[in-house]
Amino acid sequence: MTDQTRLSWTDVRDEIRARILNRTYAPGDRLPRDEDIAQEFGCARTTVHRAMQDLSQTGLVERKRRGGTHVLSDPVTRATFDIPITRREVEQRGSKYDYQLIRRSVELTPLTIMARFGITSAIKMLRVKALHLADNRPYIFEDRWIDLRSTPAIMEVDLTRQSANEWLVHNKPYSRLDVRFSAMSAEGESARFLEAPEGSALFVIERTTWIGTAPITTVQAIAAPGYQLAAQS
Amino acid sequence: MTDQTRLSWTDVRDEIRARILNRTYAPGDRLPRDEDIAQEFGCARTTVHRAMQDLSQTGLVERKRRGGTHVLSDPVTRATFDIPITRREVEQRGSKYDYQLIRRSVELTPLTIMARFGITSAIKMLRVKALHLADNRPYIFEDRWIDLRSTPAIMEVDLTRQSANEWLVHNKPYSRLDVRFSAMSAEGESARFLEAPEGSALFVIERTTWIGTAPITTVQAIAAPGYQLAAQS
DNA sequence: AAGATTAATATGTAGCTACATATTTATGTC
DNA sequence: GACATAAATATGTAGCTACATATTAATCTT
Repeated sequence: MTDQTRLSWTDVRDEIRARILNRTYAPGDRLPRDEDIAQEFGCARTTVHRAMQDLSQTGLVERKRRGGTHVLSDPVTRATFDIPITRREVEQRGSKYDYQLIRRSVELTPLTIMARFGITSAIKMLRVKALHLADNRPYIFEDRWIDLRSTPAIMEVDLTRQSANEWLVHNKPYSRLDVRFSAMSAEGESARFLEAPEGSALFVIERTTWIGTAPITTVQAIAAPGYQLAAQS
Repeated sequence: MTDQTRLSWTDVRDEIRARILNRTYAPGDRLPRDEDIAQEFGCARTTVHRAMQDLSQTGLVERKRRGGTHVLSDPVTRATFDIPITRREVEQRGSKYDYQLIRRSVELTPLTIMARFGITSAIKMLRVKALHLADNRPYIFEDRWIDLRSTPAIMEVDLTRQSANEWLVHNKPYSRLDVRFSAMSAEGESARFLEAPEGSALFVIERTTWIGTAPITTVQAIAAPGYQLAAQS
C-alpha cells in the first residue's frame, strides 16, 4: 500500500500464513527464529513479532520462549461471536423492537442457578421473566436472575418500561462472563410465550456475569424457532 | 511482578478498563489522548497504545485517527469459541472415540448447499454422511459436502477408517470460514443415527470453508441431545 | 549415571524516534 | 455563504535498543 519497499506486519503475517497453508512450514514444524525471518524479509524483529503474535492468537502457531515457534498440528476452529443487546439486534435487522415484562418476583435460588453462579447456599434474588419482540412477533424469551447484593439498584428500575437486559448492559459492567449455547424443546412457558409449537427446537443462550467474584446476573435467553447465530468474520 | 516502578501494558489496560467500569470514563466519553495517559501513568505512548488496542478489540472502546478514543455506549458481549476436531473433543472429555461412515456419494449440490458456498450453479460434489461416537454412544452426526475441484485428493481417502473431518483439518487448510449455530428437531436420519427421540431438540453447528474464493467443504454437524458449547474465557 | 548448577538462546516487553494516515478544524477564495 | 484548500492533530506503524524471562542444553558434582 505504501512504498513497495516497506513491509507491514500484516504482510509478514499473510506470507507466513500462506507458507503454513501450502506446507512450506508443515504441521509440527518449527519455524525459523523471528530474527531470521526478519532478515529474510528485510524488516525488524518487532514486525515479525507482531505478525507471529497474531498467528498465535488465531491458533495457527504456538510460541514458547527459547522453544521457538511451532505450527500447530491440530488446529482448532476459533470463531468469535458478538451478542448485542436484544434491542439493538432487532433494530439492526430493520425490525421494530418491543419488550414486555411477564413476571417479576423475589425468589430463593434453586440448585441450577446456584450452580451457574458457583455459589453453595441459596439466597433470594430478583427473578425477571420477559419477552422481546421483533415486528410484533415473539423473538426471545428470557428468564433472568439478578443478585440483589451486587445490584440493589435494580429494585428501583421500572422493568415494565425498560428491559433488565438493557439496564444491566448500560449500568452494570461485569468483569467475568460465561456464555453457553444449547438447544431445547419448546414446552410450557417457552412454547406459550414464543408462540412455538410444543416440542419444536429452540436455540438457547445462557449468560452469567460476575463483578469480581460477586454474581451479578444469569439469564437463559430462549430464541424463537429459526434463530441462527453467525460468527463475526 | 518486575520492579514496582515499571508498568506493563496489561496494567494500563486493566486500569483504563476499571475506570470505564466505574464510570470515571462514562459511555460515550472521549478518553484523554494516549500521550496524556502515558504521562499520567509515567510510561511510553507505545505502552498505552497496546493497552488501547486491546480494549478496542474487546469492544470496550472505539478508536479513530484524529478523532480520539471513545467509550462505546452500547457494548456487545463478545465471546470466542473453540471448535476442535471431533476426535479431540471426545478424547479430551476422557471418552473413547469412534467413527463410522454412513454414506459416501457424488451428488449435485442442491440450492441450500449452493447458498452456503455462495455459488450460483449446481455442481457435483462428494457428499459424506458419518457418525462420531463417544463411549460407543452417538455423539455427532455430520452431513458434509466437499468440492472436488479444490480437494480432488479426498477421492483417494479411505473414509471408512478416517473421518473427513480429520483428514480435512490435517490436509486442507482454509483461508475463509463461516460458522453458524442453530437448533433443529430430531427427525428421520438425524433421529435414527443419534438415537434421539423424534422431535427432541438438537444443537447444530454449520461450518463452511473456502480457500481463496474456492469452496472446500460445508458441513452440518448435528449433536446428540444434551450437547452444550461453552465460550473460551 | 543421577542430580544440581550454569550457560545459552528464542521469545516477551518497554522505551525511544520518526514518519504515515485519517479526520477534523481553520483558512482562503469566489 | 458555499466550496475548495491547507493546517493541525490523534492514532497507526515500523525500526531501533535494551533488558526480562522462560526453557532448553551443557556442564559440573557426587
